Amino acid sequence: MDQASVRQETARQEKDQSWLQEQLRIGMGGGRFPADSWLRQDALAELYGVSRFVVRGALERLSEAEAIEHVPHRGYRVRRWSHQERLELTEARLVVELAMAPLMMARRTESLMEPVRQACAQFEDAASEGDGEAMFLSNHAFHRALAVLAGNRQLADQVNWLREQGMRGAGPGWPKAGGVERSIREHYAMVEAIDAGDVLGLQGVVQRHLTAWQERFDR
Amino acid sequence: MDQASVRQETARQEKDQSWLQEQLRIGMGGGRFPADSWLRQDALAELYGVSRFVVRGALERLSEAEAIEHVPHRGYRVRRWSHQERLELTEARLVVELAMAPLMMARRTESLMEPVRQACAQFEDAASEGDGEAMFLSNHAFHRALAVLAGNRQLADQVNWLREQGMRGAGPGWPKAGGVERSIREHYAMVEAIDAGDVLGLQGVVQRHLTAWQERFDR
DNA sequence: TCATAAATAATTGGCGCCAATCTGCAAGAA
DNA sequence: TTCTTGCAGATTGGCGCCAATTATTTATGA
Repeated sequence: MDQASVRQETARQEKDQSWLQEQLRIGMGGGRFPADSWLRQDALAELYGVSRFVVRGALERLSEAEAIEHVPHRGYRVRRWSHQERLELTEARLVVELAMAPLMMARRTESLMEPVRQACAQFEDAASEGDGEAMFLSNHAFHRALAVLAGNRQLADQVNWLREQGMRGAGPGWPKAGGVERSIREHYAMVEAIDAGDVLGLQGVVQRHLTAWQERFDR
Repeated sequence: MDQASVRQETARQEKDQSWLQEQLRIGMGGGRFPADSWLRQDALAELYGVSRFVVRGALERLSEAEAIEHVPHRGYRVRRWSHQERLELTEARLVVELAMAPLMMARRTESLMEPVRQACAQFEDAASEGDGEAMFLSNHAFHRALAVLAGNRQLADQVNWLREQGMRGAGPGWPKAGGVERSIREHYAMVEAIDAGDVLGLQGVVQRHLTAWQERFDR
């Protein structure tokens, strides 16, 4: 049984609304639901084996989180970000993440660094196997664990939200242009900077990481 | 016909879900629904003259936005923030708003300043009349208009969300201790700093504004 | 052939119903 | 008296149904 099946089996233990919400987020991040595609309620209900009522609730919540948009009497569709909006997302991430760097350095503990190192290695493994969905998950796990270091749940939530928004629809385009190797190297560079207590170094890596990401969309 | 009735009449034109959501937000901010109070579906449906279905949708979305919390088979209740969480909210606002100051200064235009000045005066009027709900609305309008100056919708949304969270349950406690006069003065000080192009001055006022607010909860 | 209009199919929106669950109260035993 | 247990009332959770709206296809006329 491969990783994907295990994940699915574990998750199937409770097929409630929040579970479906997470599945839809993964599906959007992994490329199963591309930007501008319509999310039909019946189709999702059948695909995930839940009732349409549950689907409606999940879609409603996702639209509140601005992950998808709602058009009355038309349905819900995956949101497409304009170039301007992507620039704003990147700028916002830059603002928040650079400000978090000194907090992370001041409040980090070894027990908090554990999941960071783990997710860092998992991302590398997923990349070597070319599993897009696993890359999506482990990449988020890495950045999420990193955000925890700052010891401020509000800031962590903000930056997590910004990242999820900005990475939408990046699934199919990620593996190309050798961007993955660069991401892996930069992840390790972040860990090293934190271990060394180098605030400026961490900020530099973060800035390059985000800038490189943004430039993917300029081409 | 007073202001409140006018607002109500205008809003009643369409009693849909998003309308109810806004009413509930206002109700929570203005003190109608205090922290820890349960929001019963039937009661809200009757109070606002909508069906329970609409109420459910609005509650679901509000809980996604973390304005309220959902306890299965118990219901939805207004979220109470712990002291630690308030500190984190203030710290997060400080981080984002201080970083936005130079952006606001660089991108401000006179047409964008118009609503800022207007809301600033409206807040003063509402305070002089002691109308808590109007103060809540105009204060938010002021800060919202201010956030628009930075020319980044993502950052504006983030800081608006943080402010709304942090000000929950502040309605009844606001008018006391002369905090209102201080808020009015600081609002005008922000406008003046922006007009003068004084970034450091703006950041200073913002910092004092937030610190004073946080200290209200320490006593 | 093309444009327009009517009819049909597909999808979403809203509501009422009933089961599942929790709270509060009352009755009984130690 | 005090704790436990069972019962009644109230509230929420989930689902099926049908109306409202939109998209698609078909029919009609110039």
